[in-house]
Amino acid sequence: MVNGRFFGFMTSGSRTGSGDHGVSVLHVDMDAFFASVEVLRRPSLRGRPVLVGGAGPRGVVAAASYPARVFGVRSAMPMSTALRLCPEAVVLDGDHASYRAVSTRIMEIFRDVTPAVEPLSLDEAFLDVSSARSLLGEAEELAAGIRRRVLEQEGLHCSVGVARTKHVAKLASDAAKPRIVGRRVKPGPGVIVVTADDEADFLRPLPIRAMWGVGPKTAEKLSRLGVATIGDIADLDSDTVVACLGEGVGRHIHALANGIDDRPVEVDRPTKSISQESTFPIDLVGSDDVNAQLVSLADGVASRLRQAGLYSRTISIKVRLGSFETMTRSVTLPAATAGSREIAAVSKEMFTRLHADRDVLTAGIRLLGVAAGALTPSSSHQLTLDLAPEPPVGGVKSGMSTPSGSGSVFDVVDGALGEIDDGVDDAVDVIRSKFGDRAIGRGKSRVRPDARDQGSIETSDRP
DNA sequence: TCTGGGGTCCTAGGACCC
DNA sequence: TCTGGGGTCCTAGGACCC
Ligand SMILES: [Mg+2]
Repeated sequence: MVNGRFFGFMTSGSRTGSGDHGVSVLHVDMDAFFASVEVLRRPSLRGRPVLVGGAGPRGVVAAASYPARVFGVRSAMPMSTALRLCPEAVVLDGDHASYRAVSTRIMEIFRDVTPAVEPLSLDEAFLDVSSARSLLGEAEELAAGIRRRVLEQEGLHCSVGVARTKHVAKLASDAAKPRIVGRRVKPGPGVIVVTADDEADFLRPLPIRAMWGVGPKTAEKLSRLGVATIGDIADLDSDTVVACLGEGVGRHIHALANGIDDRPVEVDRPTKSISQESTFPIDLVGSDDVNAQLVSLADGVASRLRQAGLYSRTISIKVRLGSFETMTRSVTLPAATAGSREIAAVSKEMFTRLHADRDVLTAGIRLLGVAAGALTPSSSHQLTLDLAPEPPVGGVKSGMSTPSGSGSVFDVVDGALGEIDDGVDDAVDVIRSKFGDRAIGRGKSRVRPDARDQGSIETSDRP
């Protein structure tokens, strides 16, 4: 796989500057991650077709074990289709919390190799090993060592691509994976190293659809140009590709096809948005149902914002009709928020306006979503709380003890917790995100007399 | 076949400012 | 006075990824 001759290929230069072969990017990708975790938890499932995903009428496959893939099942496939292909499959709802726990431990294994780890999802990461010494033998050994440790410690298989750039490393890890050949699973090599000299030979024969960033739409447009392989794209001039795909995508795809990819491995990518959405078993037709769902989605988003210590200034809703037509509406607020009541209120307003415009309830609503964008750390915000328009639900009061029992809920003015729906835990959450840890049990706050009428309070305890 | 949920990035037009 | 242009913010939609 890694033999072959380099032929006059443009490269992105010496970003890595390390190792004779310049391979310093690893892409690690767990094999059938969710399904494999489930097999670990229930060993009787080993060797059997396992599908993780929505078991409801509108579910899709999130992950399929290799024995299931033999039947032609793939992820993102509707569960109903998957079960038609493979009726004996075991279908599991999935347990995100446990996948996250496994993921955290796996990422720690990667960080033992290098601190330069960029997680892409729960089961994938890029590693920059240029400072961990990445001579060819060493990079290959690092990759093999990672696979061994992940298997020994977690009992899970992964595939690793090693290359000079993210894009090639990503495609190499794909190529390292087990494959379905006829009716059988053929184990993959597990690690594939593509040296700088071998990049062209590796990339050129691959179908355009294999590229990271080329989906069905882009592939269709390119095939109208008579393009089938990555090599075909590389041979076009960049302007031709741009004319076909637009400036952004066109330049990018043309560069990738020529092995040019300057994107660095980024360790701390800030969160850009937090969202929650839900597809209903039966389309919603009543505005009471819609409002109740929006409140619950807003609540979930708000609580995750607080947990992450973030505020949002732009709230969006997403509405998918029975016809699958999908619309979004968004508002940018005068001030950022993490309050569930405020997010719910603006979400409901946006829906009401949308319904007035488009009569969406008549079509039936298949999905609703609420998203928070334009995020900023809560520490960067003025510490104010909206006063409640009504008494707090759940009876949260100042002086009440915290869930840990270590102290009392801080000295808050009655009514200031009006945005809290869930009782003490949520209250402490809100308080912590707005006032910091010290506010719990020890902090003091007071109502600024001049702010009382504007409905805000301020702590005396600001950092 | 009948299409999840959680994300990222890009485009394009209009408003507004310089 | 007219015209052009660029930058930024906001909104809606779209493509893609796992
Ligand atoms: Mg995977």
